[in-house]
Amino acid sequence: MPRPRLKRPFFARSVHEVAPELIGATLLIDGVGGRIAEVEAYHHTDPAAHSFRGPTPRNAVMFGPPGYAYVYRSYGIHWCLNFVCEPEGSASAVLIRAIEPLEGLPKMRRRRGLTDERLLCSGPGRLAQAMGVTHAHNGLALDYLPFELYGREGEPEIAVGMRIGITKAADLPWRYGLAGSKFLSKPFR
DNA sequence: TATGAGATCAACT
DNA sequence: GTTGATCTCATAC
Repeated sequence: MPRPRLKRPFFARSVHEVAPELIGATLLIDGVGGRIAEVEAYHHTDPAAHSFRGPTPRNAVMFGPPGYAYVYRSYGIHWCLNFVCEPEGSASAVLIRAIEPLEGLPKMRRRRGLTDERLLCSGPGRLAQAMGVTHAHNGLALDYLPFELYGREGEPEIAVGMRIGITKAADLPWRYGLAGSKFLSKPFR
């Protein structure tokens, strides 16, 4: 995979710039992962963002510098992986929602207890389970192991839509995906 | 295909 | 005590 590795300055921009550029990029954790197929942007002025109401022990990482992983527990059982960005210095992040599995398939299948490739990483909770993401990854830098992040090649066709699974500000079109990919958590309209 | 419950934790009212 | 950036399994059309 001879592509430029994404460094922390890549994330020192608005989520609205970073999120679409992450589509098609390659994410590996301990050598396991694939191509990012779907993300959502969460802006600190956005009522749906965890950081909207200010810092708490859980979301503290979001208020730190860009280029770090923010991992939180969702609905008590799932882990969700975010990349912290920096619009005006605070508390925005990109939620990684789906990945096209390319590396470490056996490991992902074992962790998920599934063989169907399409169900391995198509959703934030699934992806975290398949890639072994836990609270242990919260606050880790994205340009050091176990993370490996490589920029995309060319300009993939990006689909834009409304975000999923939220009630506040649900109409904002801040969901980005690889157009036509089979690995989306839900198709775009 | 479509809806519904359950799992289970942190933040909020 | 309720809700949520979710997923899976069960039961009902």
